[in-house]
Amino acid sequence: MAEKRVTSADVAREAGVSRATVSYVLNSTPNQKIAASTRNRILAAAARLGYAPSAAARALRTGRSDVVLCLLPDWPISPTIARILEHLTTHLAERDLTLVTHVRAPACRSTSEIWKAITPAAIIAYEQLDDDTLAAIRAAGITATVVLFGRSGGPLVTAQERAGRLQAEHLAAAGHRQIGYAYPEDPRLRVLAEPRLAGVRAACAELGLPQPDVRAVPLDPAAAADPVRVWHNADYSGICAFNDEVALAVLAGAHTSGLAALGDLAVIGVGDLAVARLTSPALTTVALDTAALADAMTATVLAALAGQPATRSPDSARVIVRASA
Amino acid sequence: MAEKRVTSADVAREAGVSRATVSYVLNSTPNQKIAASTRNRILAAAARLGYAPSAAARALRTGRSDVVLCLLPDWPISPTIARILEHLTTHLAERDLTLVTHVRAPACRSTSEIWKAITPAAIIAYEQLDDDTLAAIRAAGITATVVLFGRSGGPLVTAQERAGRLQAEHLAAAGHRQIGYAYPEDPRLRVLAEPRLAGVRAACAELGLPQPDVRAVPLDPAAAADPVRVWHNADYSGICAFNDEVALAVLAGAHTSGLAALGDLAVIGVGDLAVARLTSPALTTVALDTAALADAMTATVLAALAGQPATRSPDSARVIVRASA
DNA sequence: TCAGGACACTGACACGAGTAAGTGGTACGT
DNA sequence: ACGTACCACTTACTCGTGTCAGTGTCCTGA
Repeated sequence: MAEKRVTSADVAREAGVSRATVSYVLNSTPNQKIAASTRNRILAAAARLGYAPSAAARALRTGRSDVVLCLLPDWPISPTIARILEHLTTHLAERDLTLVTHVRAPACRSTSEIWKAITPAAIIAYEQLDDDTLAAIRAAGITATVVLFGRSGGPLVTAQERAGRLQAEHLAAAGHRQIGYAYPEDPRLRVLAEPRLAGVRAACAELGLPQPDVRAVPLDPAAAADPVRVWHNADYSGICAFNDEVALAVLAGAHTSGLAALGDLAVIGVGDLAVARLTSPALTTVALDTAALADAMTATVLAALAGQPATRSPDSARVIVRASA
Repeated sequence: MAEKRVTSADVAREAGVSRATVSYVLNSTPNQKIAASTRNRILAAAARLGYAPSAAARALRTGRSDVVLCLLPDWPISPTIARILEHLTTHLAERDLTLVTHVRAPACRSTSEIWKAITPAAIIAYEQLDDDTLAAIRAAGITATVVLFGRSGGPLVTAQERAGRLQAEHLAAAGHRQIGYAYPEDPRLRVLAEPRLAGVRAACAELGLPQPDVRAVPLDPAAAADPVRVWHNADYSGICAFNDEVALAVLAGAHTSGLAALGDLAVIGVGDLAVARLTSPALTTVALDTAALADAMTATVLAALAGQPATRSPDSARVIVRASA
């Protein structure tokens, strides 16, 4: 009653040829001459039967699957990252690669070695991997490993730096000379926060401004008031926030402290959440071009799969000016 | 130079037994008696060699992989959904199942039949599938298919209804008798919006209130002003919003219209975004217990894998009272 | 007329694991 | 002493695919 899966043998029987010929036609193997008539016969038979090759058998035979494994840390996943992953999935799907995202469980050994079971074509890791695991991965025959935020940079790092630069440049152009940096409290966001802060630092240095005053800002109106008061008392009038949420925390802290006047504090975020245009004051922010970033990641992964040179990341970020700065 | 993958044959050679014995031990096959000494010898050898079974070979042999395929629509993925997927991934990983999320490309036939290639153990679909594809899936031997928002309900539907009920009940308890519903503009969110609205409707009926006035509210301060004015003029004082973003749009529209006084309009959202406590006024909202929902989804998937009965969803939602309502 | 290719295709093996069926040895009951 | 039963394992086949090494046929050139 349960009909069996359609295999290439079924297609071969239907078309009256051998299984090998079917394989050659469907994979368009180079250096194999197949008559146009039989080719069409095979393609027609495959279509009629609704044949789809078994990923498992193919992976077993070739030793490499068409899966790209993306190892995510246990961050809170921002909408920006979610959208990047979405784009990445479709871009890779166009190349017949399927993206598998897997959040690293805190201390689970079995899932941390999931790549052993999947044998993916490539691995995308957010954070730097230990040298041991890197060696083990290479030994398993997986040549393509892309680290997004590693020691030697990565395809997303320069975009983060660029975002930080744009924040500082925008505040400087508005006349602010003492700039504060609102750092996230969650320690897991460090890998993302550091390159953004580095961008702010670089811009300050180039513009002849003093280095930014860095303070952690909790996502709580009352607790956020403390760092805001310190900034206000020391005449820091422009605040670059790690992201839009932290930026809104700064505004909330200012509100709690009673310094609601806009002239008192200019705040600029990163990410352009849907919510950013809806708050009062509406949030000035730096929008990252998620499509372009996903493109860059796709290119890097494909490059890693083919040769070795990593294409450089696009500086695709722009300031969206609203009321808060 | 590239060391080969460690296979069960290597483990067998190392332990001085046959490959079958290794398989029996590592899978702890029932009705197979293996001496404790050889069992330990095999386990030790496997650990020493760092053996991990090949998912591809296992999938090929058993005809079913340990992958659970989650077909997402091309929605904007909310943080709530992202967190649910995160939990789901770890929960399934504890059962040695790996979750693969795949966003459905708009009109790409090849990726829409991705399940043919993956041969997953189970499929989680957000929206209802056509009968044809459902039949094809069943014919391919995939018995477990869970539809989250389908005709016959699903493990997440009652939680959405519950959220809507809580919204309406909270507003009613605060004395509002004419309730408006702020519907999302994005048509793709319908599947989510309908059950929430149904909950609001049910609560209104039970409380003896008139049915809610439903209006789409765009995520733009200026455009959102129109529906808000209509509500205000018709004495609708309490607004249930589809989610926190729409709720903030309502507040922004009110702000644009000049009716900023809190007594004029009570708004309650769904989702408890991190941002909800940071806005002014802080947003009253219904928080969904993502962990419990993920638990319910896991239970449903495991039930579908084993027998057929679907466990009912927990009504895990609660109102978080802040300033906006 | 026949060697020698090019052409178009086929046969057979391997990938790594699960598992039904079989095998040799020991213990036990009568 | 012999059949039976059980234990602890092994042998051998299978899943569906890619691909190397052939194999038969027709065409061409000398």
